[in-house]
Amino acid sequence: MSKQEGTQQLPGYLEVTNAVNSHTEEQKKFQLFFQKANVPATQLCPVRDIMARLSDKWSMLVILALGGFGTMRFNELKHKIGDVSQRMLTVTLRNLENDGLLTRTIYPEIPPRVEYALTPLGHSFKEQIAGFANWATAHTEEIYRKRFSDS
Amino acid sequence: MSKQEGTQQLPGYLEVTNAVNSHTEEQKKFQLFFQKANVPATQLCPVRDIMARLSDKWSMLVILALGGFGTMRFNELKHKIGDVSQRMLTVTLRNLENDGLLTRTIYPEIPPRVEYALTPLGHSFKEQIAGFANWATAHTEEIYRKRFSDS
DNA sequence: CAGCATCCTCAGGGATACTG
DNA sequence: CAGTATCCCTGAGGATGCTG
Repeated sequence: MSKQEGTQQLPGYLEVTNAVNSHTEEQKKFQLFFQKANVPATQLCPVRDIMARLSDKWSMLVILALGGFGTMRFNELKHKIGDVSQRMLTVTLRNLENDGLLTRTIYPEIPPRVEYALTPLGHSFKEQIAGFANWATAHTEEIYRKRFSDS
Repeated sequence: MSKQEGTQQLPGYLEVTNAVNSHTEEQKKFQLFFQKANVPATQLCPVRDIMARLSDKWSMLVILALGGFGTMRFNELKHKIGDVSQRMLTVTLRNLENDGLLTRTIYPEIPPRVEYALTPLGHSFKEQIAGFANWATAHTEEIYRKRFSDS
């Protein structure tokens, strides 16, 4: 609020947006993250992009399933994840494959057999989800209590 | 593939789904996560639920912005996050407030002033995003190379 | 078995206009 | 300033049927 060095005449209503001279190192870190994540949406943005991939309902389940039970076939996955449509499972698996998070191995037999397994990249991603799942379960009660106590 | 102790006659095409006797502790952990995350979608599920919250485009940006720049007013946020519609910013802020991730303070002045700030819960959530953003930036090249080298 | 193709629905989210 | 209220449109995603 008070005047700071390096801050020129402020236009009045517009605030210190040029303040790269942040308070703490902590904050600086997040300013950087913010900048990385805050792109015009026309270009590709790793953070938003990869976030979106992981974030989606089915990707997470697939990664956790393969992480917990190892290599699985298409229908095994489908049965494990009860309420996924076959279409979405296919789409999800293709995306994860394209990003190198899992491998798709086809055995030319009859009937056909296709096995899915996490790559090293997939395993490291799995750990991120674990961190997240831990946070979520740890704070579930706190969040839900707040959420459902509102008018 | 070879026979394991504790494994009864397999029905042939159906595989060892009853194998709660997992190989490693590592795997057990993820089997648990999977079970927690894999709910019929009719009930509420902390993991999916909170995942969805973080996952969405604007929540992440808002958290990062407030984390990096501290308390902000509505239009400050709006200008920081270039391409968010005013509607979605409102919705996002309300959701985050309802979950206790940020506070909304109204100053009864004219013109009105409303300030948003992270709660302790919000700050801890911010750290999760940081972990994620770190992972994403660290593996961006690897992922993009794979993704764009495909047919 | 492991999918692809098609159709169809509905909710996320943008644009615009109005208000305390 | 900080929203609310409407309208509208796109695309995520389910259901169904067909194939190598």
